[in-house]
Amino acid sequence: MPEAFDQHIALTVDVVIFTLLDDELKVLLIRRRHEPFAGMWALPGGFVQPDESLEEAARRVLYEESGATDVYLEQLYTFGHPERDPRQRVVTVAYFALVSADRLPLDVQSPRSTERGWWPAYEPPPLAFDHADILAYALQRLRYKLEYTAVGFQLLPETFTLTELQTAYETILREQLDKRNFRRKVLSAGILEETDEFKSGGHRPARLYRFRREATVESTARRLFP
Amino acid sequence: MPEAFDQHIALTVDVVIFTLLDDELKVLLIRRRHEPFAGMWALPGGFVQPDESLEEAARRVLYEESGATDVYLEQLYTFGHPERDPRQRVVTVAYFALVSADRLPLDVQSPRSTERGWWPAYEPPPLAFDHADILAYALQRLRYKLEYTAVGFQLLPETFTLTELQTAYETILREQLDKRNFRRKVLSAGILEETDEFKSGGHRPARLYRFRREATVESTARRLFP
DNA sequence: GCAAAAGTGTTTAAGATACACCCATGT
DNA sequence: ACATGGGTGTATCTTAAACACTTTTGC
Repeated sequence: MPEAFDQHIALTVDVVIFTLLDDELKVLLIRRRHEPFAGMWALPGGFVQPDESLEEAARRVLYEESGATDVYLEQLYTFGHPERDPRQRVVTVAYFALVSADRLPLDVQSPRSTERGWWPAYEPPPLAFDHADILAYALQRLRYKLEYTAVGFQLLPETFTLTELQTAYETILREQLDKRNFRRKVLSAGILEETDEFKSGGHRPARLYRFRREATVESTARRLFP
Repeated sequence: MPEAFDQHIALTVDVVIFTLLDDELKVLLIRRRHEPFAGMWALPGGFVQPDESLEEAARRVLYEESGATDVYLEQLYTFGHPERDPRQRVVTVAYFALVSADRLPLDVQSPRSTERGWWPAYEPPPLAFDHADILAYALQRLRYKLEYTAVGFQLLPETFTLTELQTAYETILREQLDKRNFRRKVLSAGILEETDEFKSGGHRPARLYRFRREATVESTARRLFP
């Protein structure tokens, strides 16, 4: 890192906030009030303040826009094409967050205003800046992580049934999974613990499970080489 | 992304440049001439210029410091702790590069000066700033990628023997691999093509192989869930 | 002819996949 | 009693892992 003065590049964070609502994977979008791209939808974001770390900035934006705290948040990628903002050079560090719907304030779950809303993550409206690229990348990363880690629990409430968990996976991966294989695999992975409670709405009550926090299941990707 | 002016955060790129020399995984380090950390070793880096993308900045640093072009380069992570540079707020986008030794100019392969050198990646000297964290993270990512992609070829010359390839993997992963299993797996993956040439130095000549560029082998990680 | 690295198959174990019926409850 | 989602086991196939000897060349 040579010595020189910086060249006045602005630095922001943008946060792709995912949740499950109505059996669909949703992403939180904010309508832009100012040019450029006024009236278009965009990812929540903000400038990094001088005294906060990048993750602190992302958590701040996450809280300001969704009200959620203590949720899963991961740095995604840094986007820095010189023309990505027509006004000035802006480099953005993108994060993605997974929030279970029950941790969202009610007015965020179903926003009344037309200035903010949960959009189907796979069918977003046209987005400002390069936010469509950022969202596409976040979706790819989410699918990828889902396949080899236990991160899917972050989108469910504290306790959940196995069917709810499976449905969450199916929703995000957009494919059907076999019930018996799913249950066997998720149970033998040792990342869940039974509770004594059952969820009884409608028909046969289903056992509720809880994610075991101590289980670090980064799992075992299949090696390409021996 | 709300409207506001940026707060004068400097933006740099740092590049972790790996190569294989003397059957060891090496990383290129530069000795710092100025405070802070004058005299200590650091990763090559530089400020992002107003008109260049992040990757262009990384390739520029890569070329300036190693002379290498057209090599594997991937964005690693963005480090932005407020105190990581004692002078001012500096956020750095870290990249890592894989360079085969034969693509390095001779004076870079064996630098005469004491201002620059190839250090064992797993036993680096004390590093300036948070560069030890960056290097550790790059090593982790390299090992990880090696296990499920074909990226290891990037560290070898245009053609190579299977033993050379296996040795490269063993060097980076720091574990022994079974010769028969390794060969079967790498050959059945369809990412290599035979050449008609043999490498004959010493004993029985070994067939030379070439990486098939068209083979996109991001491979098939084993799913945690069905 | 011998030292040194190249090259080659098989057996066993583990894990993935495909598949169909009974159970407990609310109405 | 029936409709609905909850819950369970097995057989087969694919893939990973362990393992030792023959071949070809240079000296």
